[in-house]
Amino acid sequence: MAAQWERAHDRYAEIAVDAAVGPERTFTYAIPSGMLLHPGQPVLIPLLSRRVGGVVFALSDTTEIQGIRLVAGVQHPEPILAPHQLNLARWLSRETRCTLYEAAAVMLPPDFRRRLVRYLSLPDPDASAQGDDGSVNSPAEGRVLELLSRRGRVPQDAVEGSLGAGAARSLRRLVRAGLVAEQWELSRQAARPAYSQRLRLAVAEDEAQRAAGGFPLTSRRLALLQQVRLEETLDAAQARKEFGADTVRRLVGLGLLAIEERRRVRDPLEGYTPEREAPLSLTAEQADAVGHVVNSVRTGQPHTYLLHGPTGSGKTEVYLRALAACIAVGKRGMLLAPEISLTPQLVARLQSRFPGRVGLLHSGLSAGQHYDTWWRVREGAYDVLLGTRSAVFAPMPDLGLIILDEEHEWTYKQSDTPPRYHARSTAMVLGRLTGATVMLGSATPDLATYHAADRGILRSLSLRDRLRPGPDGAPRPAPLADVEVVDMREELKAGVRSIFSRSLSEALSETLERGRQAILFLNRRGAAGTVQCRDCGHVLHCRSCSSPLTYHAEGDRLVCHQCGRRYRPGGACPRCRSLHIRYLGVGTQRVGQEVERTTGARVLRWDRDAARERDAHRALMEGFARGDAQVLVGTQMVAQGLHLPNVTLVGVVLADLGLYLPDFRAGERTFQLLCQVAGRAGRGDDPGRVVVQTYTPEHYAVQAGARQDYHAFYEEEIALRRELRNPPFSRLARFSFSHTNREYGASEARRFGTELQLALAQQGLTEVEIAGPAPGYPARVRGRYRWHVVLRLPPTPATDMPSLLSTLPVPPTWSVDVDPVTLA
DNA sequence: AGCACGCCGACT
DNA sequence: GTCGGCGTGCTC
Repeated sequence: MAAQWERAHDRYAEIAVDAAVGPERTFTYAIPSGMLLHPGQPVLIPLLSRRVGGVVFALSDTTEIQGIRLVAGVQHPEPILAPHQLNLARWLSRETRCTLYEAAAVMLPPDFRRRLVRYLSLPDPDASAQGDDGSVNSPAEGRVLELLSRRGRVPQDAVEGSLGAGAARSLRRLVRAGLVAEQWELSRQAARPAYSQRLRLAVAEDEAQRAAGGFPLTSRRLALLQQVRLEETLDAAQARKEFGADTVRRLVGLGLLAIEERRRVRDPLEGYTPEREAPLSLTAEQADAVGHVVNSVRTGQPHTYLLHGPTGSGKTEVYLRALAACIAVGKRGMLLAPEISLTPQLVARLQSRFPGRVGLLHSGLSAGQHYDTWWRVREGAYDVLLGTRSAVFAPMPDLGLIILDEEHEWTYKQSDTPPRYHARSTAMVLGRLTGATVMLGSATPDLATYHAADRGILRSLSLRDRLRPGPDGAPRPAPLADVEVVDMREELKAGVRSIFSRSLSEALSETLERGRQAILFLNRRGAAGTVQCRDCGHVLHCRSCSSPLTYHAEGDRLVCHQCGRRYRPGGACPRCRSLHIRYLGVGTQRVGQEVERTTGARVLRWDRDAARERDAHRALMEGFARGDAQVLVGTQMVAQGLHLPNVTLVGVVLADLGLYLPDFRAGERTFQLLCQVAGRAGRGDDPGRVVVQTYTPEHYAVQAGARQDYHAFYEEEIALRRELRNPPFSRLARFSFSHTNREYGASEARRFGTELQLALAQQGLTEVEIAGPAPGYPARVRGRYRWHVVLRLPPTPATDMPSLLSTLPVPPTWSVDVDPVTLA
């Protein structure tokens, strides 16, 4: 470090700027004399007329750039991004086609990205220094002035909100003419450090009476002094509650007590002490898996492993052992999971094995908890970080091991906002950059992951047996649940009109009679719960999306699942004015009501509507585990993370939903869901029973899913993928565009499609296929018409997108998703 | 995210 | 003609 201080300061900085520029692009700024910058440091820089955030990526002594500008200031006194994170950001930017700043921003502290907000007001009358043209010259400008005189100081977007986006132009002229004053303010940071006040004695005990200077020390005051003396320091808020705010104020005023501010750490796991769990004894195959991974961690050879084992085969124990070994050699570990709020058992087991050494990062945390945890991670306060996908960017020092549990889950892919990254490939690159070992775990690996392991690109570790604790505590093989596939076409032929087949009804009542619990699973994707006119067949759609509406009994509303817009039911059919509207299909609500009606059981519903609030997942789960209800009805969510011994029946109400979506991964999804669901039953001593209802029992995904036979599914599916040249035999990149104007959207989509074709032809890239332009599904969301163009490229490793993408003429109005997880 | 510029249709 | 709405390109 010393050498760096002695050498002549670098004069220029390569900075990733918070602006819509191409991938990997930096701008060069001059460093003002006296300012010391380091790579990885966040700064503020001027850009045109604005000031924006940036991150220093490199320093240099020379530049060719004309008209260079000075860095405006630092946003933090030290570098935030470590050198390997700068490289990770470069990779992310290149790979996911986002700006370098967007890539770097995900590695900055939470809530760090600042923007400047413009406030407008009428100028002081006495300071009316007018510009070149002090008169109003359009009605629009008049309206702006009227608004400002009525409302006083107004942020720019509020002006545009009331007067339309066109007001910006009027504003600009009015500001130049001196008729409107503007102020720029940095948007406020929501999360900041928290402090607590502690009381301590300010004078020696025996001096208290003298220091009080004759002031009466009542029993209350003495009691407080006594308490502080006993505990050395006392939380001020608690003392105020207990002894009265006045007592505290008086004693502080007299100089008997002092208040000191202390940094308070908001840790979601604080005070959480699950029962201490001894490491379980390992089976031979578990021990073998641990051995390989631990050896890799010790030698610092950045291997990637795939741990493949069915539900209940003890993958978590392998993770825990590997993490313990990683910590034992002085390194730290990261465990990524699809959704922390759904896996309280995983949190409990980690905290139990590594008490006080577990950091938790996920979207359910409060802003303050997130903020504190992030900084504590950076300080090295945790040996293990448990987090959802974005935790892969947390500043964990001395990383030795990165584990992705349930690696096939698509929540690992960020699809909505850039960077559109996958936590799996990101973890693999992070492993390469830091020398950390990567372990992917799943009962139903992503087809591409398994294919890579099959070809030796990943190292394969497998657990074959499904385990449960034996009488001596040692694990022993458990039988698979008994799975019955029911052909619903046959039920219909036999005159069964219910949503439950005879098998499921009978199994349900038998389970309830025995005092056991059941889970009913319904994949609601598809046309469940649509609302249709009996007379003309018209299906009700959202007015701003082309998405069909779903009836919700709670609040008696029709809800658009795309934009959340709610409608009052009971109107006439918009097409034929008929009043005969009926509710079709099945949602979780309908299933729940049906169970209550036919069995009288208490039902708990678990889906996105029922579990919106923070911590609602855990509350629902614990309630069900306690036996608050006998039947749990839910969507995908119930298929994850449940380990409930009293659940002996799992019913899949309709396995086909989602099977015939226009997506080549529909079969894989159905298989994964069925496997997970089937693995839920029979985890206690009672062999479980699973009933799968379907209209297509012969489908290979349904068949293999019911048997939990990964290899059968894999062979079938991989052949299909090869034949159709779908991933992993190609890589996809999806370009999307949306517009409020139907015609413009369509013509822009056509134009872009043609331009892509031309560019590919010019580069002689005949092996690249273009699909589309095609309308999105649904074709219209929030009033915007959506279009897609999909490129099918030759296969490359998951961490290495062909450079071809950087040569294509993609306008900033089109967004890019490399390796999209859905094609809709 | 702004800001300038250019295109296009409407309106006086 | 010119105004207003909208899309695009540029920013060290």
